[in-house]
Amino acid sequence: MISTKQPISIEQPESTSLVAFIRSTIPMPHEKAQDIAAQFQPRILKRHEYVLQEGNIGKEAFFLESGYLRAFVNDPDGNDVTINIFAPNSFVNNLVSFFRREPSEENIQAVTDCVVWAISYDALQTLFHGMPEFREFGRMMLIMNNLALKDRIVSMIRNTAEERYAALLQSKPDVFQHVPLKMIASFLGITDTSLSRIRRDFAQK
Amino acid sequence: MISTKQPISIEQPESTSLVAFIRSTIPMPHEKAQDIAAQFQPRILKRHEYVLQEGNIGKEAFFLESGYLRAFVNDPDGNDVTINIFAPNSFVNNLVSFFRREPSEENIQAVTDCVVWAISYDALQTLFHGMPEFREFGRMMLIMNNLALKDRIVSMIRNTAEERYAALLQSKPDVFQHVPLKMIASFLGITDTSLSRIRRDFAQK
DNA sequence: TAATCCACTTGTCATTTGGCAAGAAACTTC
DNA sequence: GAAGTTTCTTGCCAAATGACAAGTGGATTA
Repeated sequence: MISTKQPISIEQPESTSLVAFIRSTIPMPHEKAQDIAAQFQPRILKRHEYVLQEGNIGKEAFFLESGYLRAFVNDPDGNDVTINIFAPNSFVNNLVSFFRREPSEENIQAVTDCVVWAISYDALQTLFHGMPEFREFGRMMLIMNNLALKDRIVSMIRNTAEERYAALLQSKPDVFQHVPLKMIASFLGITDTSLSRIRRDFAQK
Repeated sequence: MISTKQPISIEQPESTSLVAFIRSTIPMPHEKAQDIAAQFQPRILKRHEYVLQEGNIGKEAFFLESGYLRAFVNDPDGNDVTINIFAPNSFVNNLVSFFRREPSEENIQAVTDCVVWAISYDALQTLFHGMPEFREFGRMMLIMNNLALKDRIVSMIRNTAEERYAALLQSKPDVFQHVPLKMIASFLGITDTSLSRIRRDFAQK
């Protein structure tokens, strides 16, 4: 029997990939992870749609279920610099802007149509205060991000552009099927021209 | 009269620069910051001394009061790659190893004699659990680190070596008086040879 | 279907950077 | 204080990368 005081139970969609992602980040009971995932709302992004524009403060954080996003900044010469490419099963956010509540210097935009799960800043704060596991999850996001950035810096210092290309090709081959090479080149720290030559030479080996 | 049950009150040294650092990171009453700072122990590091060696798990976190440290990794060719240079008034730590309790891939070593304030992992956990302000402080350390790493990546992608040199010279001129150019070159992502030429050309302008 | 736009490639040439080796100067160590 | 080590500089040349311009092909649109 349905209570008249409660809203009618709405079928709440749920992302199994988000639950799996949460549990792989911080081990916790399945139900706990489901409670967390239930705070996320599904959304479809069209290609070229922004989830964050520079100058704004991030209102939501996202889990990317399918599709590709990129983060980029505009440099003084009018070129844009791709600073990150997000593949499915990633947590997408400008953590600095989001947690410090300050205007973002970067943009985050859908490269392809995407399915994401969004959580508002307020809902996230509620989770932070009420659920220690989630606090850990947030901290782990920051730490993993840190690790990834540091690895990238080491790679920029000590590897050639070709080595960085080969590494990306191995770790995320799917990216090359969905993200324009121009953006990948920028992400790797080279021009699209150089990437094109690297690909040619690389294929001959 | 001195109690026989309590340890004799020992004069606890205190770092005013640490207190100032904490309060500039997270605004809080002076006394609160002093309570936090009181958990840190002063230590003198001799040049070349390690505070973290690869393969080990960080046991302590540090606030650097005076002197210079660097973080570096060894690459397969036997060269070392400087991934960070710490100047006075910095928080020094491999956050990833420290918070995840996993072996560090990087080394942290004194470049000059240093005065640091150390806090053990256990003391830090106690602070985390007992003092919400400190939880914020820890999170802010991660966020600021994130920001710095991202800025560096953008700089590696879009600036020339000479521009990166000029930026460092302006933001941290003191580093050039205390840290060997070889390490600075590695930090900037170039060889010491190239840095030497950049400095020569730069001086002529 | 024609026009347009965009992504990608290629050619040419200049610039930047690296690899290697040698030498000067400063610092360590015995 | 002599010998050895490290740091920094410089010369020479090769390799990597960028800037600019042109061209191809595919996708989109009118």
